[in-house]
Amino acid sequence: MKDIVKITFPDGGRREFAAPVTAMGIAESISPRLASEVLAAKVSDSKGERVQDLQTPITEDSSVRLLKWDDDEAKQVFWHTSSHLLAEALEALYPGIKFGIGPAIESGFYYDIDSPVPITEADLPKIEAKMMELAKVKTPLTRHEVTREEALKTFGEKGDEYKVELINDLAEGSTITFYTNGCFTDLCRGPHLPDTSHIKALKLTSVAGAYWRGDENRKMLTRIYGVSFPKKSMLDEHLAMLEEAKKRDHRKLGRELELFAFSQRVGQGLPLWLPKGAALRERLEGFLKKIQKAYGYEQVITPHIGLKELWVTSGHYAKYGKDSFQPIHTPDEDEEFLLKPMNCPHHCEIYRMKPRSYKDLPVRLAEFGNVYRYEQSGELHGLTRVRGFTQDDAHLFVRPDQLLEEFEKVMDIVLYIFKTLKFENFTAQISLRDRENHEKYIGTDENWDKAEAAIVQAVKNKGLDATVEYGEAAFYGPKLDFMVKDAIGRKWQLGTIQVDYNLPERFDLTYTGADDKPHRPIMIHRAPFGSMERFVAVLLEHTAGKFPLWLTPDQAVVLPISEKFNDYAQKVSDLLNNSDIRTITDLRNEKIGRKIRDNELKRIPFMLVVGEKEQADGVVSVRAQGTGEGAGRNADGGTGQMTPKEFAKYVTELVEKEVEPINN
RNA sequence: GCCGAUGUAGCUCAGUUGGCCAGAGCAGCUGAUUUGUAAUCAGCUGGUCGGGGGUUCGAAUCCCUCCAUCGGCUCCA
Repeated sequence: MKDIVKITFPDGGRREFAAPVTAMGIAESISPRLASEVLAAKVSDSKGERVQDLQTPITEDSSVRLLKWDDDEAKQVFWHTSSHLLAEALEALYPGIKFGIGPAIESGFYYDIDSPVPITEADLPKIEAKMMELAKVKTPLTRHEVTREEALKTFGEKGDEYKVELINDLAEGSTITFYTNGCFTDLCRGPHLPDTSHIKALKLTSVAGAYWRGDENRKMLTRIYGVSFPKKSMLDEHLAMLEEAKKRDHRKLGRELELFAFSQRVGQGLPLWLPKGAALRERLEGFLKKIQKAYGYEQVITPHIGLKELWVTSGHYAKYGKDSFQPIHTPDEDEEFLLKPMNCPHHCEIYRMKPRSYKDLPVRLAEFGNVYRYEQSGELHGLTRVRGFTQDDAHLFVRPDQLLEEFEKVMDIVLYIFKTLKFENFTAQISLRDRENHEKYIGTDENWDKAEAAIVQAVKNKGLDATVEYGEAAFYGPKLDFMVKDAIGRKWQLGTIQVDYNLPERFDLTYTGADDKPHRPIMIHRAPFGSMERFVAVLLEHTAGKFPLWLTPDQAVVLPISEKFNDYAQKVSDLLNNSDIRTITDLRNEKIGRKIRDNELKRIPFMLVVGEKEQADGVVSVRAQGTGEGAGRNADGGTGQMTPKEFAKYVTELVEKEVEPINN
């Protein structure tokens, strides 16, 4: 062992310490304040980079980054320790309780437990109090390595079959570590905070059922969710933020703004688009159609149902038939139709309508197709997860030599849409096959390899930052998905691009090559919005509080909130279209039969999109003037912050700008 | 589908351990008011208390069941 270790800091500075030194020791040597704030350390040495405990000795030359609350990795450590604190409290309160797993999550932590007595939300305050009591004691978390036998013995004697199962599943020869805080000892890889006193504020947010190891055939454990902070004020802020986010919930906004509704009588998960919502949707569809036209897509229209035979051919019947909506029978014997869960088979049939030459490809067929999927009742969620929805679907039939280029062009469309709508915080995910188990996928390994390689290459060429997930691919091909978060941080998949070698095979799609021989095209499925429903939902949550998106230039000059104001609205419209009035103040000074009262103005929400005007260069500009409730209700309804000028600019950009491929 | 919670007027909610014909604010309707940005005044309408069944002299309140919604899990073609 060396006597001296050289430590390199993120700023490039270097210092030497007597070995062994701990990260905490390093922090203390810099400043007491730092020592009190540091939560964990990121250490990089000959064994690689890792986040570790502050007390772990550093015995060789290393790069060290001291992690404080602002680092996401420190938050993860903080919340992981909080879950151990939760477990300690539970063990004290509920003797005989058994534990599953208790990790940190993106925003907080949870612990899965199997309790002898049921735990409900009513019990949470009691548990919180116990946790705070234990946290104040400043219990250290101590780490020790144990052998497999010791580990099994410990949890075997305790009767905790879940931990025993976890230990048995650990790879042979791997180091097994325990962490102990107070009377609670857990199988855990760490790292952890030095002690629990850093946890100054916490809230247990909910209890929920969760299957052991995520398997619905196994026992359902109770999951307790919570979140914790190093300062009380941070917890208050966090809770206030959640309250704010609730106001942007698309389900609330959809009702208040009369965009969409659900009816028990129609059925769950079947959205009804109201006039204003339909207007918004049409605007978005028009926007995409225009882009697609520029990219050489052709619109098609296909029916909502198809013969069972169609789905047998596509393979969907074998895969999903029994879990889907039941077939529709006609008076004709043995005739069965299925609601379409996707549009691809219909589009394949369109491709087959005539012989295709290699010169015809790529063929790009687009459709706003209504599809129906029997989602489990508990999974339905507002507009983001429904049973009947509209995909902004298209299928590209391409030659192998065109695959990469076409894939990249589809990426351009998706990125263009996100950019235009100011979706900045999206993430991209490449979904590939499960590395071990290839059985659940249809198609040959060779084709899969080619398709996966093409996606990875396209993402690389576009310089897109994407994560790779194994086992997340669709059963018929790998895909690239784009996810955006909703108001409270739940991730939703929007755009998707999927490569498919399978359907062309099943439908025996061909084109004649330059060699005068038949060849198999490759199919690309893509939906940049994903579905109109989910996209509108996320768009609403993103834009609420900023501007009145649902008001479109050609929809009306004024949208009255009730019939009562139609008359005024019309007069205002006429006046604005035939005069130089540009501002609300101008308007107030005008006579419209009689002077418009403020109360009336206020009741005409988000009014005065003045109309479209075609300029000399052919660009249509939108003149707009915002007022009414939207301007004053940001504290409550969360609508109407953008100034009229900004709004006009926004709408113009959105709907009228020439579509160009973007480069990035 | 599973675990837990919820369901009272268009919306947000109040209804104490079961007890008078079920309440409020906002919205709506009628009338008055003509006023420079969080809400002008008065009056009125509106609910088989999610549906069904049961217990009881009596149920919005207790029990059963179905439906829907919310938070998760699983699933997401």
